[in-house]
Amino acid sequence: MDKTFNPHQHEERIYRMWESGGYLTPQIDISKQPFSIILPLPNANDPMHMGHALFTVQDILARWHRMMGDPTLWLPGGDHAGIETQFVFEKKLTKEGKSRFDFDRETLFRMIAEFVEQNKNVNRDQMKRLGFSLDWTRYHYSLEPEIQKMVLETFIRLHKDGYVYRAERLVNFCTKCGTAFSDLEIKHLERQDPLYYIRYGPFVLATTRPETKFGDTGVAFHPADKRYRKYLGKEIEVMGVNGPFRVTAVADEAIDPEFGTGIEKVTPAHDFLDYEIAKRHGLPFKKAIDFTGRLTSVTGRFAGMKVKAAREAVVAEMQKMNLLERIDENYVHSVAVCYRCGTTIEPMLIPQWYVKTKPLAKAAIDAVKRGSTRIVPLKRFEKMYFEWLENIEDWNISRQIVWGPRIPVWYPVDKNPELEVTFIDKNGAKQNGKISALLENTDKQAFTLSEISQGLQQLRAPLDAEFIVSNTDPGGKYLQETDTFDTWFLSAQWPVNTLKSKPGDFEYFYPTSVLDTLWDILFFWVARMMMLGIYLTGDVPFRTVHIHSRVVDRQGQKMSKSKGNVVNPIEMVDKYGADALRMALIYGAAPGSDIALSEEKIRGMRNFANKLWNIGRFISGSLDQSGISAGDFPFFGDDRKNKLKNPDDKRILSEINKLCAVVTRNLERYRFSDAAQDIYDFTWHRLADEYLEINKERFRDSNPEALPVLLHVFHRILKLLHPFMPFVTEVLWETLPKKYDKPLVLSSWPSGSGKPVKG
RNA sequence: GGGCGCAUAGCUCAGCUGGUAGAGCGUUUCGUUGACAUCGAAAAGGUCUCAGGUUCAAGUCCUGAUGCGCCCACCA
Repeated sequence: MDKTFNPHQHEERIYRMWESGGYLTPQIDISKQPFSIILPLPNANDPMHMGHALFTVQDILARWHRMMGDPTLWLPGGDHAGIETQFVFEKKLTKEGKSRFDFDRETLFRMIAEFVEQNKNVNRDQMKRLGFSLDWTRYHYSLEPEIQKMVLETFIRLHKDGYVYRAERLVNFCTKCGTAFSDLEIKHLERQDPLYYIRYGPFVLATTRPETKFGDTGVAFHPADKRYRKYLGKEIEVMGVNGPFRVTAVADEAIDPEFGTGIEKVTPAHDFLDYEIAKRHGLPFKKAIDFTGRLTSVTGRFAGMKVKAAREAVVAEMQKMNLLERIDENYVHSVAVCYRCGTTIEPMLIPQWYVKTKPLAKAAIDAVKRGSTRIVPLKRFEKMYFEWLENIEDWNISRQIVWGPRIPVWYPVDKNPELEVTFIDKNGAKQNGKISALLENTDKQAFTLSEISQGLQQLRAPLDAEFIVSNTDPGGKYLQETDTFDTWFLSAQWPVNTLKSKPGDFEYFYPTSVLDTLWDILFFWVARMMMLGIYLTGDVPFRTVHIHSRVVDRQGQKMSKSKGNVVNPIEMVDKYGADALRMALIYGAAPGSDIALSEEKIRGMRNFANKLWNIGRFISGSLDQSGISAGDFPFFGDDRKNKLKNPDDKRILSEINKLCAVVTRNLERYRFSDAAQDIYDFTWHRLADEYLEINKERFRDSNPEALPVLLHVFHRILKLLHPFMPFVTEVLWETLPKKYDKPLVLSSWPSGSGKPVKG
């Protein structure tokens, strides 16, 4: 044996041994209770970060249950990560001087698919390097045909059951990404912007967005505000930069009389509050901004200008016309921005597909209340969960991107003359217009439906458009919806769909045992998996949700590229080995609080792996000196069970038994850190520093009594430690003599209950 | 605006159902050619944020204050 443990000499070979031996693939056995975990599917193209390294928690659970004899499935997957991936791809296009608008959607999809193919296995290979005992024979990619088919079927079923509907509402729209987002996908930023006090008919009112004035259809004040009460219900004439226009005065509780002058201009098509007010008072909607973030034709000479430029132009014009009273330059407010690219969100009125969530949310709440699913370790996450689901709004599942499963809705062109399409014709020129006009055989130019369909970029159907829902091309004169599903709509069904893709799996492994994740996707993913899981199967997708902590640097700062404090897990594995990194992540991580990770800590755990290695080396050396051949090693427990004379031997045996029980108990309670610390302390300070030092000479005896005890204790430590540090323990296990010739990964768990331990 | 969490040794944190403070790293001193310097032995270092309260007894329970962090909602 080498003087130190060198991870790189062993890791790859050991992992291959586990994988090719089929040890990571469970044998379905109806007489046994299975244990199953679905891996939170990482972006298949993203290199691993520390968050992924924390999948160690799941590996500990999986390895522990496997050793306890439970048929154990840990199912891996990779996510196409719709918006993320398309965003990255578009950045690449930009560098090449192109944009998504240069391609029809099918071509664009194909290009992204090829792009993704190049590093599709990045994440997969890295997870193997960390030793994760995933069953790769059951790997699924979120865009594989089988999964996609099931996602479409879910949509069709939801539609049939009346859970899916189309509505034209104000949505969060990113004009750069060209897509709508759910509320969860936007960020709020504090920003200082000018607050303009403008003369507005008989009023002066404060606004940050004078350029939306063209979309105004009302003014609103608080019902109790005496200053404005006399105007209630009246039509007010307002002088604008394009001449006078009329708005209706309404009273609404939502108006804060303290803000500005206590009166607000109502722009229903471009502001969330105004949208609500307009709905309550029946004010009309008038669109002044289009999907590209430019002003529409209703703005006259400002049409085509981008929002920011338009604001400056409008303000300048207002100044000229003496419509601007003053500007408050110190106004600070929070602005919604795209979580992806940081562009200011433009509230936009578009028809979108929605899922009715109230009834689904109720079932998801009830399931946790009645204990069908348990959220550990902390009650506060349960509270967060309830609160979010209780206040949930209907879920907008349409995204205007191409990288994702396309919504299986088809619009008959004959019955929907108002369908607006953007497409690239056979000569490569971009065309846009109403379908009826484009298909018409006029003198100018006519297009065939198949040409439009092939070159299609985007289709916009009016809210009242006729459509059919079908997972196959209905044939004939139809155009398919160009919106794709929100990525989370797909991942919300992940446990069901992945298990259903192999016969027998769903019946055996569903509901899964544990879902382990970070709290930041509790709403995005966990709550939605609960909703769709229960809807699709009638049972919850997992029995326990375990929330693990976030990895931060040693100053407690969140790791981020901009701060430059990111620790790359693979670099650490290269440097110190997978075991060291894994142990460093688990050791000292209290449930629910952040995990402070530093290179020193990882180094410390590398030292521990080495300590362990050297205990093994000592045993091996003692064995040589004792002159016993490995073949007839007198294992403890074979015939000398109650014959021990030495009090040290007796004591260490009773202590290791106790340790087994304590570790098992801590694993049962998801107290991984405690379990790890107990093993660490015992191994280093009790076994090595005391027992082994004091009895050093006794292990070299040719008629040994102590050596079998030592080996027995060490075997147990290897087992207890294997879920945490799988590589070094497996190598030591294969190096030392043992009773049964089975790899450690399949050996039996020492529960410490006094039951006989085999293997 | 609503809600939540944290505050213990220089640093990162344990301390679960209340019984006179613990670990790792760091620091200091000493030791060690046969398991391991990726080591061993020892030492220094804490009015457990503050103020009240409950209790025979409080880092541990309760109330309040201060500081730091987070989540949700929202800002015309």
